[in-house]
Amino acid sequence: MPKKRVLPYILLGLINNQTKMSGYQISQEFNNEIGEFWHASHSQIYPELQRMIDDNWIKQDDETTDSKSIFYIITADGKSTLNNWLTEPLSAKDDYFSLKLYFIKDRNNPLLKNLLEQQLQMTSDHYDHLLKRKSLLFTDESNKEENYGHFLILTRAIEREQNHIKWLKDKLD
Amino acid sequence: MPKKRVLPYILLGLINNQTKMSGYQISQEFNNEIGEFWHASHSQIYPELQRMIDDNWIKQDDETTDSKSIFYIITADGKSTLNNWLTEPLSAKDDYFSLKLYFIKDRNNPLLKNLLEQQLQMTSDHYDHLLKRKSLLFTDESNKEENYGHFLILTRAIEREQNHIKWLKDKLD
DNA sequence: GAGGTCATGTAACCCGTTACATGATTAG
DNA sequence: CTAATCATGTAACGGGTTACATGACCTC
Repeated sequence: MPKKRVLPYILLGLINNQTKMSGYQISQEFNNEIGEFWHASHSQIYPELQRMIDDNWIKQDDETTDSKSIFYIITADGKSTLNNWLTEPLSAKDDYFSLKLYFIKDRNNPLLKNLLEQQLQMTSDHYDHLLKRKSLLFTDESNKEENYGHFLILTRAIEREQNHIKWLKDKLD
Repeated sequence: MPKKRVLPYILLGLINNQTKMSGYQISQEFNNEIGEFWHASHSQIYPELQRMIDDNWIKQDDETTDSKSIFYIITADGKSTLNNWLTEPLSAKDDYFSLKLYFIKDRNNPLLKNLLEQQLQMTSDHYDHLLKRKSLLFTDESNKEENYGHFLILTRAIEREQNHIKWLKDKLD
């Protein structure tokens, strides 16, 4: 099966977050926090918006046709499509945790806790895996000295996951 | 200018780390720690190895032609090519820090300190940027409540960078 | 009025993926 | 003996990038 496209969901999420957005605004958004986790250039965005119009996920905002920008708003179809995507379980590869989180506006949205718990599970599993790798590869000093770079990124990865777990647990309260 | 290819450097680095490697072994390597930061499928690896032979960066290891695998070893040209790449300054986009670190075997390689310092600089800058974003976007409680997901990933990003800085400073001793 | 940003669009290209293929060896 | 893994290779496809292009508006 071909890899699932995520760009449309991201555009849906962005438009939904801001109520209405133009293609240009969307492309600018990738310079902000969302840009930490995803990027799309304008040459992708404009054709994608057209396709989403065709699919009836978004529509042009008629109230602002005077402006030089074209604004889009999400439709009911679009809202449910976005929600379906947000509800899909996270997968270990292609990590959409932060991306999905970004599209949850309401603190009390049950999806929030759901996402945090899923991510905690995955991060914990990965953390355990890394610990096993470390004890497997770096038993004595010599292994460490002879592949110091490898040793460093492994210990770094472990600390990173540890810190992530701590954060996730903290936020789950 | 077209985006610079990194796959050949990664293959060089992997072969250099292990002295000699087969295409299959390389593809398996991406299941390990290096897979945290890069992936390549075998359909990329085999043609790339051929190109690297043509460029005289690697050569077939004649001593193990009996085996069913084809082993490659790095040439003098390849070593200097790899070293040139490792010496290139890091760029903020396409972050090759961990990747390059992985290819430094010797603890006393001066490149190590160099990389850590560069990364510390970049991470600190980014950290400052995120703090500014936070104070810009989330001045009062209401902003935070109305875009809670955004708030969460921003605070998460800040803590992540903070943790990274701590680690980098720690290792720089 | 010249240069920069706003704003949208199309076209060519490339990297990486999935799929297609083949043969040898190993394990149950 | 059949299925899985080892091992290498080619081909088609697609998503994302850079480059090409155009016009409006704004600022110095």
